[in-house]
Parts: sequence; structure tokens; C-alpha cells
Amino acid sequence: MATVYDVAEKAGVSIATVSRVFNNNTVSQSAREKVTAAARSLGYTPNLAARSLMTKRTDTIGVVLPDMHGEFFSELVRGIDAGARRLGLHMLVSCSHDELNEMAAVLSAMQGRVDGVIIMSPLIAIGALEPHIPPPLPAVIVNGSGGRGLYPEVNLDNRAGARQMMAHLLAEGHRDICIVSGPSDNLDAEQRQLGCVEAADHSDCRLRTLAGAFTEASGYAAGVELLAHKALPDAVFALNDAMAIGCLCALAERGIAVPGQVALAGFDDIPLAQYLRPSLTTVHVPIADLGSRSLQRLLAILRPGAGAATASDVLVPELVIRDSSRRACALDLR
Amino acid sequence: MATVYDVAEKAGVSIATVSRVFNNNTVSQSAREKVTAAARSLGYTPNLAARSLMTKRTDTIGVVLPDMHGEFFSELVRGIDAGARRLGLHMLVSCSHDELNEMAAVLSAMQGRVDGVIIMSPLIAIGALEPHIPPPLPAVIVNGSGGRGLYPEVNLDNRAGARQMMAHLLAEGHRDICIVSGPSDNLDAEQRQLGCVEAADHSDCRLRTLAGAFTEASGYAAGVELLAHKALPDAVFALNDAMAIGCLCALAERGIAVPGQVALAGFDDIPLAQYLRPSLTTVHVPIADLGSRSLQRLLAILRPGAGAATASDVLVPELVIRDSSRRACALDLR
DNA sequence: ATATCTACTGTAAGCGCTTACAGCATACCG
DNA sequence: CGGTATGCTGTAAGCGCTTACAGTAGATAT
Repeated sequence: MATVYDVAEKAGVSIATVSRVFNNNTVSQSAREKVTAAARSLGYTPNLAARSLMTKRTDTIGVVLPDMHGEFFSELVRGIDAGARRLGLHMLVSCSHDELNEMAAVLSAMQGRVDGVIIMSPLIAIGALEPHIPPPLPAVIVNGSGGRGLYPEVNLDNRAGARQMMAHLLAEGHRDICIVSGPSDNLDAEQRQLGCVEAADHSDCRLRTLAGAFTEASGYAAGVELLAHKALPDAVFALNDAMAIGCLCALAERGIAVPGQVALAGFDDIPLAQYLRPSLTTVHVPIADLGSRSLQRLLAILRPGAGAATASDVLVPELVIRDSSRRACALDLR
Repeated sequence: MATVYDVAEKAGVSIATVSRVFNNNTVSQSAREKVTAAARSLGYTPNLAARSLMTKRTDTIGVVLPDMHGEFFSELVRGIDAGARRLGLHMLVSCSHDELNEMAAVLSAMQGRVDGVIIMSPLIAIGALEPHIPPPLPAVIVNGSGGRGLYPEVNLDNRAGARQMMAHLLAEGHRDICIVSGPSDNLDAEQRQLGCVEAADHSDCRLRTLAGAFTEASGYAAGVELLAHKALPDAVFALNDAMAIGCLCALAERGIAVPGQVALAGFDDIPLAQYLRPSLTTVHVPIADLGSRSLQRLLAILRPGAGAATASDVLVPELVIRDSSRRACALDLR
């Protein structure tokens, strides 16, 4: 590989001039031309390790994710990537870490490779994680509440989303509602459930809970269990779309009409929610926004004064009403 | 940040000894203990930029992906990540590159940050891309055929998958089959279509084609168009699951029974394919395997002799027969 | 006793780059 | 015309690390 020395020699200038050309510093037009020509002919690319040894910057940000299937992960990364590329930043991604020790290991391995990290941790309470974030490493927590305020957070208001959905179901006249919960240690699931309970407490509604795990299979199982009971609820609110789909499948297999006999709702608004039969009422989560927002937040730390900090760190999801929750009479007319 | 000098001083040894401790070289037990103690108390972490300046390694691999929604992306990355972590490698990910110039830019920006790259390029013919891969950069192409053999490739046998599905549909007695194609410039789509045509040519089957774009919406549109025709086909084979779902939605809205009046099949076997009503017959694509296989392949270049090269670079997808394609009489009995 | 080997350790030379500093024109001021 | 600001360039130091090489000390062989 060619170095500054090679380019300098070929261009008939000093290495400082070569460096300046590649860092947009003040260089005469003629020198700039000679250097770029020499660099091109030698196939020169600056050695980034050497550069960051000097500059202490890597122009790379780390993204630490839990082990995640499905679209959530891709969307989030897309949201981050879009912003990162515009700013000339790279993205070091690590996933598969539901566990505190693994997370700590990943974080310390990222140390020195990245200028900052975005950490998503729906399973691990941030309070427990914070001590494992190497102190000099700027970090932003996304979608994981419960920190001690040491790091900026970007959160989704899961609770508000769940309350909205409950309000909708109640407005539709449902008074016996069954929620299919998420994994017990998942913070999103916890918040969503909390929102449900809050909404139910302020109403004359009966709320039951069936255990779920955010997977299609667990939603299916919940649906089966539901049918084993004597009385069907008026509505089923699965705390994510994957479970709603599994549940819908179980109900359909047993010939239960949705929303005719039971209304159904999900959470997340995955792209195909609208293509289910019946189309799925759900709560829209702006995942990519969550990603880009957290990047903005991180940037505010890395390059102070560069861009105005965003107004809010809490994204409020939006209720999306489709067929699966409509009253029986309102449907089936087409 | 502490350096080797600080640690060396505190431990009462030379910097060489400190370095050796962190590189698992031959050091006496007592020296090792002194160094680790000093390092811990100073919070020392080796500076990776300096290290790679010496070693010429970054212990990072690049992953260049097209802009992709949905699960495909996450699965692939998961497949790569799993292997990478085990080997202590990091993953620099870049997505959103449907365009040749962008791809070239990303590739050259990765130069020096990674030891090698895995490139996925279903849109851009590899032949066109190859000249843009910086020569010293080891690369593996995944799921993009048409290279000149300059780089190892890991491919999915889309054609065989499509042929299998056609054989199945023919065996079920369907003779008027409509395929919903993918984007015209997508290589996967092209291969799948080719497989269909091949299979049809060897049979007495009538094959029609409707244009699609690998999205739910385009599948829906195709379904609507289908219904505008006088005669429904016996079967619809959407070249990916997302379109199959959209199509199913359109058919269901118009009261067409699937598989009663029309059989339906997809391609990809996304996780929820089995939870649709009817469950979707499709072709299973081992996406994570595609990822881990390509990593193995890259490693065979980076660390010659470390692990045996894998036997094959072509993964054959597997037919998954579910309800959506069964003959009418075989269904609806539960 | 000297010679040879082994096991460890230290010295010092870079890896390729950025940048403070100084130098040297040229242009401008009074 | 001397003095000074201005614009560009070169020299050289050093970022934090790995590693070739040489050196030391003890163990074993002759």
C-alpha cells in the first residue's frame, strides 16, 4: 500500500502537503492537483488506523443490540445508518446479547473502535448496565428505561400507546379484555402492560392476562389457551404484532370470527399488519425514527454545537385502527 | 487514557513486557501478575488504532448490504454476527446501497477499517461491481450471481427452489399457473422466474406472469389485477412471501377461497408464513446460513488453513408445503 | 571449569499519519 | 525602502503500539 511518502515523492512535495490535501487544509491549487494526480496513480488511500492514532477519532459509532429477530432490528439499523452515512460515520454493529456480561464484554471491545455507542437494551435494566459502560465512552440508551440519568435516553412511550389502544377497545364497547403479555423481563412489555392496567383501572372493564413471549408461537399458544376457557373475552390485545398474528391463526383455525366474535389488536404495526385478514388494529411504532433520533442525540455529545439537540426524547406511538377491532356490524359490508 | 508506558512504569517492567502480556506471549508468571494488576488499577485498555497500525489487522469485517426492509436483513446479519463474535471479530455494517456509485463509495471507505468484506448485491450485477472493489480488500459475494470469478461467491439456488415449487404445483394438478414476479433488476427474482419457466417448459402447463416488486403492496396490486381477468388461474406463485401475503389479502377481500378456488405459494418462508390463514406454502431460504457460510468463506481467505473450506457455496432451498397450495378437497376438514 | 541452551526481559525502531513550528516568498503598509 | 501581514510549504516530533534483536541469568551438558 502506498503511503504519504510515496505520494509526496511522486508529486514532488512534502508529506505535510499530502496530508493537508486529504484533510482539506489550505494548499495551493497547483500543489493540490499534483497530489491528487499522484495519489490516484498510486491508488493511495489514507491509512485510517494511523489517522485515528493521531486524531483520536474513529468516525465510527457502535450499535449494541439485543438478539432480535424480525423487522424491528433492521428498521432501527436503517434509521441509524441513514443518518450516519450522511455524516460520514460508520456503524459497528453487535447483536445477540441478552445478557449483562456479554453486553459488558461487547462494550469494552468497542472501546477504542468507536467514538460513541447507541445501546438498545429492552431486557437489561439500564441501571444495572450503566456501570459496565466504559466511562470515557459517550453513549445513548435507546428504548430502555430505568437509567440513573448518566446517559441520555431515547424512549418510546409504550405506556401511552397501550393506553390509547385500551381507550379504543373500550370505546368500541369491549368490557372483557384479555391481554397477551410479553416476556417477563422485557421492559417494553412491562410498560405496555402497565398502560393497559392503568386504562382498565379507570374503567369498568375486566382485564385478564395470558402469558406470551413476543413470538408468533407464543401468540398461537395463547389463542389456544383462550379457547380452552368457557367464555371468550370481547377483545384480545396482544402486546406485539407477532403474537397477534399467532393468536389470529389459532382463532381462525377454531372458526372464531375476528372481529365478529372477538376483537383483536396488536402493537408495533409491522408492515404486513395491514395485509392480514382481517387487517390488524395496532399501535404504530416509528422504529427508524427511534434510530435516527438516538443518533442525533449521540451526535450532540460527539460534536457539541453542531446541530441543535432534539426537542424530545420520548416518541409517542400512534394508534392505527383497522378491521380486526371494529364492531361486528361495522365490517363485512364490502 | 493510560498507555503501555504508564502501565510499564507502575508495574516496574518495560513496555515490551506489557505488550506481551496483552498479546499472550511468553512472560513470566510474576511479571504477568504485576502487569495485569497495574493495568486494572489504571483502567488501561490497549489502543486499537495503534495496534492495527502495527499489525495491519483490524479484526473487523465489513458487511455491505442493499437497502432492505424486513427480516432478510436481520437474519443475514445475525448469521454473520454469530460466527464473528465467536472469532473475536467485529462487524462494520453499511446498508442502503442500491446504486453502484454508492456501493463503490462505501467499499472504498471501508478500506483500512476492515480486514475483508461480505457484499450482498441482489440488484447490481457483480460483474459491474467487481472493478469497484479495492484490489487489496478480500471480499466474498453473497447472493449475487454473475461475477467473473474474481471473488468467491455464496449463493442460494433460487432456480432450483422455484423449480421445486413448480413441480409441487403441477403435482397438485394445477395447469394454469400465474407467477407474480419480482423487480426487474433483482437477480434473485430473475433466477426464480427462470426456474419457473424451465419447469413450465417441461410440462403441459400454462404460465402467465404478473409484475411485482417484492413488496406486500405490489402483491396486493397483482391480486387485484388477477381478479380483473375473466378466468382465475389454478394457482398463483408469488416470488416472495411478502407479495404472497398482499395477494392473499386481495383475494380474501373479494371472497376468493384459497386454496379452494386458487392455490397460492410464496418464496422465502418468513417466520409468520406458517401463521397465515391459510398457512403459506413456500420455499424455505436459510438466510442465517447464507450469512454464516459467507463468513466462513471470507475467513478461509483471511486466515488460510485455519478452518477447512466449506464443501459447497450453493445453498439449496427447501420446499415447505402448507395449506395454501393443497387441493381443495384435502383441506377444510378440521 | 567452560560451553551451550533455555527462558525471559529490555532497547529501540518503526507502523503512517497529523500538526506545531519555523521558514520563505510575495504583497501590502507607511 | 524597511517592516509586517499573508499564504503556502517543509521539517520534525510524536500518537501508542508490536516486535526484531540483543542481552542477562540460570540450568544443563561436556
